Amino acid sequence: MEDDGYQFERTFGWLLHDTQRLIRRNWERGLKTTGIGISEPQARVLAFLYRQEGGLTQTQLALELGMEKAPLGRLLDRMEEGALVERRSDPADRRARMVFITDLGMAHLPVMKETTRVVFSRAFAGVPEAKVDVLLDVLEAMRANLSALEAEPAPAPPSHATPEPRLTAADPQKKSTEPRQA
Amino acid sequence: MEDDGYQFERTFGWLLHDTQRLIRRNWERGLKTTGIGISEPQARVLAFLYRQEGGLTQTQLALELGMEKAPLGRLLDRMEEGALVERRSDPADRRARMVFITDLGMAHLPVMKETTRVVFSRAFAGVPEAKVDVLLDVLEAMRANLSALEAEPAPAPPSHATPEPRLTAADPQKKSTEPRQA
DNA sequence: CGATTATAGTAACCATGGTTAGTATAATCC
DNA sequence: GGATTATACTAACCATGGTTACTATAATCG
Repeated sequence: MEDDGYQFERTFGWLLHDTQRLIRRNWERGLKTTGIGISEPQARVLAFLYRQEGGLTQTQLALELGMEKAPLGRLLDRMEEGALVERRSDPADRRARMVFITDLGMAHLPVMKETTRVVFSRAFAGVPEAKVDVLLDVLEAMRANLSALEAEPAPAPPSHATPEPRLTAADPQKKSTEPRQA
Repeated sequence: MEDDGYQFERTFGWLLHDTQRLIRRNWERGLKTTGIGISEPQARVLAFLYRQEGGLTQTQLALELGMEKAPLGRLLDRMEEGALVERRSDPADRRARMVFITDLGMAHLPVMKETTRVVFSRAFAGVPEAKVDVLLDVLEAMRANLSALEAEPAPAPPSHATPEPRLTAADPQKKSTEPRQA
């Protein structure tokens, strides 16, 4: 209701943007004090691979992490240089390169986890637990809604004709009528 | 309590990260259908300058937007190429370059705002308004907490000795020592 | 006044994420 | 079996954001 001017700072996702950036900065700074130089995206890869046990192809990993294959490949390049992960050819498919976490990468996980705990405990200082639960719920709903929209119709009309928001909520059953335009 | 493994996907800010990225993608895609090619960061600059009326120096703008001067300078380079903003030397200080929004930049604001409205209305589909309010409250509290921490002590101890989170901003009453570590 | 310090901005480097195009290999169709 | 299509990955480009170093100018100190 505060459309006095074009004051969409609050809704615009800048709050999300800022919070995410601050979390990342605090986390990476905290981890660095422990002598480990791992970025947040790299940490995500490690955390995912840890629970995988078998190694995945880059395409699978990219899917799981919700990112494109190309950026992931470069991320893995850097991580492989740091001996955090290891890539081995798949004997069954010579195109594929299976990704595994190394012992070194594994060794960093406890410290990473502790850093995460501390950063979030500080970020949520003064916030009742119930509200934190709501935060996570809403973010998950948003993620579901937006993901479902990704392959869908035009997100915004030119200037009028406001389509009502669909109450998708959590229904991954999409039909993808538009094959992503170039 | 599923801390069986190092499953800190949920707390780790990946939810924030994903949601923010999805919002941005949807917003930019929606805006593109209207024929306007403006990125989210550029939109933020425009929205801010719109309400400024007088123009600011890049340093002031960087401060307001919470980013470094160098990235902002490059952002403004691109925006100036697109005639969205204009830089004029400050007669009073030959080091400074005041930034102004152009008429073209101004003309894009209504469409940007409408796109924002649509994207968020879709993102929040099925989410009660009360929960959205909580989301914004918590994010703002997090931002305040983390900002206050930016110039502060070591965010994370090596591996033990867990310092209690300081009850910095927002609500000093709350104790919330263990804000859920899903 | 002149020397030092502070400030405004840029340049150059890095990491991240996106896109598009290309290469190698696999799968499939005829 | 051979040609076509699909897949796994890489390369190369762009935008964003961070850092450090540098230049130009202003402010301040002695």
